[in-house]
Amino acid sequence: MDRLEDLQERKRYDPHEAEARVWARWDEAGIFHPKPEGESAENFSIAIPPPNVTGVLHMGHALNGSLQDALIRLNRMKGRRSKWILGTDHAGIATQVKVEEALREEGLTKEDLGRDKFIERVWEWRADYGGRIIEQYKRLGASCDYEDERFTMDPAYARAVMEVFVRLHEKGLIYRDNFLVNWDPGTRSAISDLEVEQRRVEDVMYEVDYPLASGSGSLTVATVRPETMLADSAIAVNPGDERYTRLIGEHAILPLVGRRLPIIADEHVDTDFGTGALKITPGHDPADFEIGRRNGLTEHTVIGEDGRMTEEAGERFAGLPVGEAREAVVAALREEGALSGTRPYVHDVPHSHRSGERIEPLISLQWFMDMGGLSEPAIAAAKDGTVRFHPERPHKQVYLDWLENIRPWCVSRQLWWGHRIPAWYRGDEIHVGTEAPAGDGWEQDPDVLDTWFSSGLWPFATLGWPEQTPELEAFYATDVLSTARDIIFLWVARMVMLGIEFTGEVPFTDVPVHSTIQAPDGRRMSKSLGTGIDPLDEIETHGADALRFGLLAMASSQDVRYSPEKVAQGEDLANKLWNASRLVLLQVGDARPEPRSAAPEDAWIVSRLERATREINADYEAFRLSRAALGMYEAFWSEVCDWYLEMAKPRLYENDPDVAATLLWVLERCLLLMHPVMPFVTEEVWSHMPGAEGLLAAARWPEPDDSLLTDEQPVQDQIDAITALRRYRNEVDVPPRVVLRARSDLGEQVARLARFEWVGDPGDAVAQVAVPGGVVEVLAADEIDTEGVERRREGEREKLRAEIARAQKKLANEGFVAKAPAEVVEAQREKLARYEEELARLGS
RNA sequence: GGGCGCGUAGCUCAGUGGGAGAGCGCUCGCUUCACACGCGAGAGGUCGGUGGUUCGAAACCACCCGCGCCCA
Repeated sequence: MDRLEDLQERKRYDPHEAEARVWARWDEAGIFHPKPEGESAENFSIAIPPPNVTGVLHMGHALNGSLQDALIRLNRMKGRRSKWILGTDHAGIATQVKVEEALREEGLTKEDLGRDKFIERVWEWRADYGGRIIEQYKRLGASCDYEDERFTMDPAYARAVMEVFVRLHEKGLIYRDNFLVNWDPGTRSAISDLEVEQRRVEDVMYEVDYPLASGSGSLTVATVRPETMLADSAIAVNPGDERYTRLIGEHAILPLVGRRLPIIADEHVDTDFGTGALKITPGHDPADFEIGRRNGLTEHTVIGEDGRMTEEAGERFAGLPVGEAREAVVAALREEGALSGTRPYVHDVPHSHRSGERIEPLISLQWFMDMGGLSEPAIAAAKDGTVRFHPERPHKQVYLDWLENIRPWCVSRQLWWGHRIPAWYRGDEIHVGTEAPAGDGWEQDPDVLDTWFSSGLWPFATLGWPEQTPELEAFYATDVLSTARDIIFLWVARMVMLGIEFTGEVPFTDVPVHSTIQAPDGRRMSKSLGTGIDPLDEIETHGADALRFGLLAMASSQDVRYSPEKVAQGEDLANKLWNASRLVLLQVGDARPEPRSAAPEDAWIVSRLERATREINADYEAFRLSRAALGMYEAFWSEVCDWYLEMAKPRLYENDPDVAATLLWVLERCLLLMHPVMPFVTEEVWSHMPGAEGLLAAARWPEPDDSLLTDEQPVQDQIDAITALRRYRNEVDVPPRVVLRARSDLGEQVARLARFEWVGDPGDAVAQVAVPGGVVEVLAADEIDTEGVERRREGEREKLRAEIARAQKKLANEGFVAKAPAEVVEAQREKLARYEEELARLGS
């Protein structure tokens, strides 16, 4: 038979060969594309956090993909219509930068092409390269709905984005304003707070004397940005700072410029910072901007969007890049004798996450989204458990803290690639709407929306919203959003806010937050550091199942270092499963799986696997996927392979029908349990089962069945006896080929696996080996190293005495006997009795 | 400055109140008819430190030391 010959030949599992074939079968079956059939608890959906269309699969994707796929496959096997919503986001800045780079090689700029032609080029680029990451998810085995792929720039998706913008504008939650933004000189665009990262920088703190207008002395201020003093509007001191109270209401003269600056009082001034007198530059510093708006100060702007000094900086400095302007200002201050001191100063400075350049805070006319009103339902949803984080601590609190201190979101970007803001201007008129206004002379806003604005709609815009599509009815709200910690604000919080606002429902109920995988040396995994490990390389060399198992096994809740050993463990597991399956399938003929109890070990393994199934269920329900993966490993390797297969072999080779049926049931149960984590090898084995039909991916996950549970102790005692006897053999240096003789009533199973032979009369017992419920008396044999015997005997006694002493001490403690639960005390008593008996039998 | 997390075997990590665990590595023995990506046995840990709560603490509390992250 083909099926069996194939098994016979393949002594090692080759993932590379099998995975392509298995994928093709899944693809052909179309089981990853569920038809929407109305709203029902039988629907299960996950929206993938959309990868960046320019991206390639990295370890974070691979881990999150493995997690989501395990959940999707589990639920699909539980019979639910399971949809994993797939797609990419348009990654405004990243994509635009890539295409601009390509243009530069042709000696062109985007301005040379013009906006429309440039956008065409971006779409072409996307057609050529945008599908890469999707193909990579397939290599991982991710069972996404590939027939229904979404892109945030799809026309339908874009309509949803416009709709949201317009509705929020109508509610007054989106508005246009002059406001201090994070200006990224690298990309020449405003960016949001969340795209800014703090970096430690060694700077210089300058102390500058500002003469008082009254002529009676001067005030010294400290600053790391002397070039911004040209835009100073005031000097602020803390109202409680006695050094300066008499000066409040006076004026100082701005050096180099000569402007009169009011000396004002503001609670936010830190009396310990610098000299306690703070120069206030509302146009170029976020804290100063706040103080300026509170006190009605003038907002001067001396730095432009090009990163150079403006006309307002004065002709001496205008046109200089900021860095040079700083040196020029310091030189000028020195000439004037206004510089009273400098010292090194290390501090955190905002940088663009996009370009890496230092953020230039600038006042700019931008579109903002007021998040305050939207945040309240999102806060309530987490507080009342409508949205649950796993693990809850600390992520729930991080989410709440951010939402409770939320600030307006700058949503406009000075880019060409993205959703163009649906606002039109004609003179002083502004029109916001999904369509251009009628009439001539209207110009659409040139800016586009932050990419995250559109990804915030992902869980419902992918399903067709605002249309009431069958997909939306069936699969929204989604069930799970799986993500890394650093994306809680960018995605989770915004999706919850926008989901509630536009659908009246939270977009998902469970948010598993997974580890960040670091490089094996503990550094960040990053391409630029050279610390990245490419998941595709790992799949190529070890197999997708191995990588999936490894990632799930290593990823508990905290951040972890990438562990190649865990991937190797997964690879070994796949091979072990393949070979255990060969042993069973080559021997059982056309038997059908059925859990029988013809022998004690049959009932034992059935019960063990039933218990393992329950534990794995509980782990999945609590989103402890690491434990689920390791639990399945343990059940299969340490119980099925190490014990049951060995116990079952004699009957298997005798073609015993009971053991054949039970073995098939055991194998089937293992395949089911392992499939969500290791889909390829399990599917491959499944296809070799006798009478195999259909796909394992579409098979049913086992329901709990109490009738399978039995008392496991008798077989556990056998196992403990075998282990004790093997230990004895090793300690007295008896090689495996020698069968030792001994007197015992432990039965043939124990004798065979421990390589002993039971005889009636002990004759000259050379040793006693303590086993559960008795002692095995071993006969003398030439191979027994007598020195080892004595060493072993004494070691054994030593251990027993220690355990006895320990139990006696506990039981002698009145507090323990009086206060500990009765069963705990009883267990101690039993333990003491057992060990005392064993010690007695060994002869003290 | 505020907040959070981590410190358990040589390495990477599980273990949320009752006899210290896994994988890898190491030692010894096995080509035993599924698998040497294997089988059997073993060595290895003052559970960061100090104090407290408790009959009982790796686990709970306080403080300290060390490492890391987030927010301002």
